[in-house]
Amino acid sequence: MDNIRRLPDAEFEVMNALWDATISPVNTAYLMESVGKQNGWKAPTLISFLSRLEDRGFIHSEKKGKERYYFVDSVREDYIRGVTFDFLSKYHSGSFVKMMDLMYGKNSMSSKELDEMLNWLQQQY
Amino acid sequence: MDNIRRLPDAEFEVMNALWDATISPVNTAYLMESVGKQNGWKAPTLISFLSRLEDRGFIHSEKKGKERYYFVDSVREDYIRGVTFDFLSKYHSGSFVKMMDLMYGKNSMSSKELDEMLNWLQQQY
DNA sequence: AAACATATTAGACAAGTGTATAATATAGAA
DNA sequence: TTCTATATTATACACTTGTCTAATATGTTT
Repeated sequence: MDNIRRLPDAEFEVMNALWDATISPVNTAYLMESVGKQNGWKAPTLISFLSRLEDRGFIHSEKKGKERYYFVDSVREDYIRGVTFDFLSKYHSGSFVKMMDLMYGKNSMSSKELDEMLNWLQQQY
Repeated sequence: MDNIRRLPDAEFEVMNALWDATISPVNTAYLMESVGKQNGWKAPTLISFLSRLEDRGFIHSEKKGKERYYFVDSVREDYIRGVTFDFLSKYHSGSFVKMMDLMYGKNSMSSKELDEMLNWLQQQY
């Protein structure tokens, strides 16, 4: 049923760091700074996630000297679109309206968000 | 970060069968029919999921004779609301508009869905 | 060239998930 | 009461995910 493979949390965090990176390729040290530290990961932990991401085809890497450099081979928007699509069908029969209704049926959305949404909608027409 | 614990797929399917059930409590045989068969599960497989759901506090059960009966202790809407909330913050910075924009930014939503949504929105005001 | 510092690799392990086999309990038939 | 049929329980096992320690490789300094 779930056709898009949702990444495990830790790997998703690493991907986000890669997608956010302003340069490419980036090495392990860079990622250690941008995502490893906050999570309290040891370098091998990070590297292990990276190597799994490589197995999944999200990235590839090259070794230069004693360091390894990582290249992104996937597009964040595509990934998130896929994941969202699956989420929507799994939990809300594929309908945004159903989702919003469940989320905001009784209480209402903040008027700011309502306005934004109305705005968005009007632009879609 | 993920405060609501998302159920594993198989357990979620079982919960859905329980939430969908028209009677309560239901026994294993009933669930075997409504969800086990299609998945090709053997009875112990189903029972194992049920017992994990019980550990998580989603249901409780009572044995009557040689059969066990299951009672639902959780509300589907609450569960889905929680899961959706987390999903939204994890993948779309908590914003519906951002999500819709990502999903339908370029191509547009079907006009049927647009209408539905507009309708929904107007009712929220 | 030897030693050092450091990055990577190999391998391991616990917890969680999907799934089943073998053992046990129990209602009903003989 | 003994036997049979069947539901449940106890276990177990493979894979995935999060995480690490120990081993190895390699650039730099002496």
